Amino acid sequence: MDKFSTDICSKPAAKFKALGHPVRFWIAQQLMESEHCVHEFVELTQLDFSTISQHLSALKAADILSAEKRGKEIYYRLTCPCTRKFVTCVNEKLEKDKG
Amino acid sequence: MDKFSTDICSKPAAKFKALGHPVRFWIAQQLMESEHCVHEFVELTQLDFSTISQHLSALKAADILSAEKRGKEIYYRLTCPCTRKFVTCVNEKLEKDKG
DNA sequence: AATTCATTTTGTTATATTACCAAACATCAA
DNA sequence: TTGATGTTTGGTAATATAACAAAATGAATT
Repeated sequence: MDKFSTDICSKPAAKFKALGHPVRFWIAQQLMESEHCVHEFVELTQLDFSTISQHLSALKAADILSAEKRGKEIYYRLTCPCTRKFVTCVNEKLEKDKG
Repeated sequence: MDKFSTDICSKPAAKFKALGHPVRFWIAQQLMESEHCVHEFVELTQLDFSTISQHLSALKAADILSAEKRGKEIYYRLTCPCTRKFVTCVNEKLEKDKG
């Protein structure tokens, strides 16, 4: 057992925190299938552009997403496959517990 | 792409949120190796018993941990291996990005 | 160079959470 | 009963936070 250190644990915890909001979780989930751009998220959530943009920033800051500009639009994708695995697993577990 | 629904996304997001605090992340990490009981966490964090207990409750509510009483003590362990995998991956990535 | 489109940043507000401790309570074993 | 181990409740102060509107950025098209 390690002694607890805020310094050491804050960064990884921040990754989880980033995914700990319904909208941001949903965004990550959408990106499991394929990349998407901002206006798509806006349409499907009915939230303001700026709101979505901030959620995306939060996910980017936590290094969950990365962005790439192509043409006029900015495409977002998941940075790391482990996120996909964990999200999938969480979903499957919740699905199982339902029945 | 699915339309966003708060109902659907709140539960899985809550799992991430539970791990989105330095102390709770640290606890989960300690439990990757083996099970532990409350007073061990108290010693190593210098936090109050009640504080640790509440963090454990939060993790239990999110179904990240399960508890088992043996003798006088209550032992906590991780519910799902996928958590361990994701935590490990997050740690490795942060380690890599350092250098 | 000016305009347009897609997105980001800033400012603001209100709301909500939250982490934490202390003290009271619960449970179980010896 | 007493002692050890956890949990629950109550309270507070701090913090975060989500959200929108409006202004700003930046790239691409005209």
